[in-house]
Amino acid sequence: MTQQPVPDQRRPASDQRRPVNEERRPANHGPKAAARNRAALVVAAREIYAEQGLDAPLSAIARRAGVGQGVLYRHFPDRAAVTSAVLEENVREVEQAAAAEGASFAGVLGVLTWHLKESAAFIGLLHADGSDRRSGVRAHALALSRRVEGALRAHLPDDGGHRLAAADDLMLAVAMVSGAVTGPSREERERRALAAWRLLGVEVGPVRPFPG
Amino acid sequence: MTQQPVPDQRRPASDQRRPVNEERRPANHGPKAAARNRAALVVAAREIYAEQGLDAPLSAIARRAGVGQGVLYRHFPDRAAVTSAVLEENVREVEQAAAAEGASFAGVLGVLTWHLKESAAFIGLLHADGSDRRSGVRAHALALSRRVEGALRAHLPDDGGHRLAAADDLMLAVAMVSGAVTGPSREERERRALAAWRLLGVEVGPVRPFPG
Amino acid sequence: MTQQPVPDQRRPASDQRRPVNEERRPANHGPKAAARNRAALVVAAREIYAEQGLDAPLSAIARRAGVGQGVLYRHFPDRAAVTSAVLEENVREVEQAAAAEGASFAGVLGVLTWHLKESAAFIGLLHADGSDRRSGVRAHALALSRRVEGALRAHLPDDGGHRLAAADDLMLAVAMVSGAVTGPSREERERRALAAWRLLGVEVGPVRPFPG
Amino acid sequence: MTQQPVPDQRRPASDQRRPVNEERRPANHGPKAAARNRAALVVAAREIYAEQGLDAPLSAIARRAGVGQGVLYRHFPDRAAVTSAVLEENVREVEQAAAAEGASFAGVLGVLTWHLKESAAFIGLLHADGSDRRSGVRAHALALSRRVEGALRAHLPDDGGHRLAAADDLMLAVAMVSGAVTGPSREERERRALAAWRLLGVEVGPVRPFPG
DNA sequence: AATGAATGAGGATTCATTCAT
DNA sequence: GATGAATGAATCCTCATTCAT
Repeated sequence: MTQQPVPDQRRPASDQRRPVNEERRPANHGPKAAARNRAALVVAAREIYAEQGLDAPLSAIARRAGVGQGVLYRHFPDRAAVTSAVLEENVREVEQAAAAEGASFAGVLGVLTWHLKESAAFIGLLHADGSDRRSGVRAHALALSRRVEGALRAHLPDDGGHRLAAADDLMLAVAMVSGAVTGPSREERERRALAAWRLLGVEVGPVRPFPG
Repeated sequence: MTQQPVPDQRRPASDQRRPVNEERRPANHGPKAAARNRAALVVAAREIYAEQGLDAPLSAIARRAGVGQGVLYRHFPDRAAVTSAVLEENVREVEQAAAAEGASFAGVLGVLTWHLKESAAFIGLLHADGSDRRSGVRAHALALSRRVEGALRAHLPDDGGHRLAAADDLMLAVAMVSGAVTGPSREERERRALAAWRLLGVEVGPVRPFPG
Repeated sequence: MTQQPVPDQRRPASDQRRPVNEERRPANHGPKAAARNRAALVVAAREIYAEQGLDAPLSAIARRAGVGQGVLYRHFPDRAAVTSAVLEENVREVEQAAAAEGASFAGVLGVLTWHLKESAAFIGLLHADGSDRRSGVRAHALALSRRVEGALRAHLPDDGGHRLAAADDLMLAVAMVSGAVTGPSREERERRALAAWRLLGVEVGPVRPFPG
Repeated sequence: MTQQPVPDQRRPASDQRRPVNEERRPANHGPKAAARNRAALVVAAREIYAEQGLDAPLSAIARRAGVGQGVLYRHFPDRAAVTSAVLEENVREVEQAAAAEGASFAGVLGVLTWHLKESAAFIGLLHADGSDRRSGVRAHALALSRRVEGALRAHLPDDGGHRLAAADDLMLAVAMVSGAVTGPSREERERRALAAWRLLGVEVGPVRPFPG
């Protein structure tokens, strides 16, 4: 949830190619550290993705997380798993917003929009589609997309009178807004997302992360 | 400390990178083939991009076009130039549709939508944005995007009463539809694009390429 | 205009550059081998430079050292670093000779001359110059050249009466001798170097490596 | 004879990768142009070598000369031949200086020194040596070197009293001065060359090209 | 005789993935 | 369980050399 706009250079110059380690051999902190490492990797992946784009070297993620490459592979079999873990967090917050006391359709949309604004990786997710033949991220992405749909639909006025009540229109609209925010800087993304929802005639609550 | 003499020129003078097999040297069809090769490269690039994504190896494009790698580099200094050449064709057809006798807003939108359906690369173009800092493709993409905007705006009812009359709404809508079609198969894309325009309350003419 | 869908991530997620042959994976000798590899690379670089010249392919150096290309890049970010590492050894020996008990100007010159005879790469170093704008090797080379100068000057008779006492004459003379030995075979180089020092009227001790 | 100091970038940015030629098809000026082309190539080679170094692309030389690549190959079978042709000019001027009315040893040395200052390529020549195993430029270079020696020796005071009278000392001294000027900028080269001759105790006439 | 497009080998460099320690 | 060195396939790009026109 803490994502910066994606700068255009692929490699940020810093912390690349560390000098060959001479002596240091970091302590093995035992099984307790495993969970901590996994979490650190997800945070690092979010940052690195934001800074360098979705095809940043996995080694950069491990380095940022302060762990060896092997640890990354222990927790995530491949890049898709890393990416899914990052997206999982976004989706979970949207679900939590939907499950919260007094949640409304507009409110959940606000949280969703916030994530769209924050996370370049998340944007792509919502473009996922069952007809996509490629495995990997996409397979997960479809499942995640369904969960977002569930969270939203739970609050869709059930009289069928809503503009997005039709079966496919809900996620189509989300994909459209997602398309609207693809490309620009984060600041611009919020403006565009709101303009897009407005063009769709949909009311959106305050754009903010979930636990307010 | 066991070193033999070394001359001071950089390259050992003769025998500098000579082809190993002196045999088979595919026919050189002379300068006349240059234009044909360039065209073949653009076609190949469109196909390869579609099949393998926007970062398919340039060598795959050259191979598909039936030319050596060098030819690709002769015609296009970098990947951005290749991509631009592909997009250029799409844009030109939209412009031609707009310039044609009896063109209408809905008609041009139909042609645009057809290209959106056909060309995955074209989809990305419409996400281009002035605030995008990426050079290369994006720089061209912005210019191309402007041309699409011009083609559309030329037919926008000028009484200001149109739903997309506001300054930014036109290309925002295009970006939204573009987002709606990102991901799925080509067949699905047409359905989605039409549904998206419908959600935006915009009428679209027949989805078809330009010269009918 | 004949394009299939394309997902928006850069790399198709999974199966990203996977090795083709799953077999034969040469033993990984663990981090302990790192230092050994680095040393092997320096030795290999010295040999390859001597045999093939200063722009021999880096891959040849890696091959000679018996390591993969990646290892070379791990230890040395670029060609300049490789070359510097090679030269560093020569310079260090000259410095040690200068620091040794009972060192004399003629004695250090003898060691220097031995390195000039042995190492074609070292010869080039001494042509480095502050006015040289080339970055990379040259930047290091200048520093290394200064170290050689320091080693020699430490033993230059300080009454100012020496023929090379003038500020620039010392390294100019070294460059001249270096020029004299550029080109011929190693055997010839020693003869030339001594003749060159003689022409300069400078006495040289036994031509030999440092630790005798 | 008009050489500038070698800049450090390999590719000067300008006139690289010209846009693909569309229509133009330069006239064939017949056999008369052949000699003119050859001369233009030598001039171009000298310039390009000076600007980009001795391993500049041959295509750059052809381009600078305003001819096609094929013409370069018609006149020179390989890079060595091009380089030799460039050096040939330098040597010829030294020979002419030696053959001129009233020539003196110091005078010829002055002309030689001027060429050393001007031409980075020429500097390398004088490092050539019979023991060099490599063919190509070096083969020619040895012959050229002999011609320079002849030109100088013709004016060496024949009473054997000269410091460089011994068989090998003459060209050894030239190689030494050549070594002294390797590296720095052209301005610096003249200063160094003169300082080097001074260290050798040899008097040098005015540093200038031959036909004054 | 000239042109310059085309070929394609080869070198530089990166990074996913494995594995000895 | 963790480390990070090593591997090497794959991609980019350059340029010597040929040859149809």
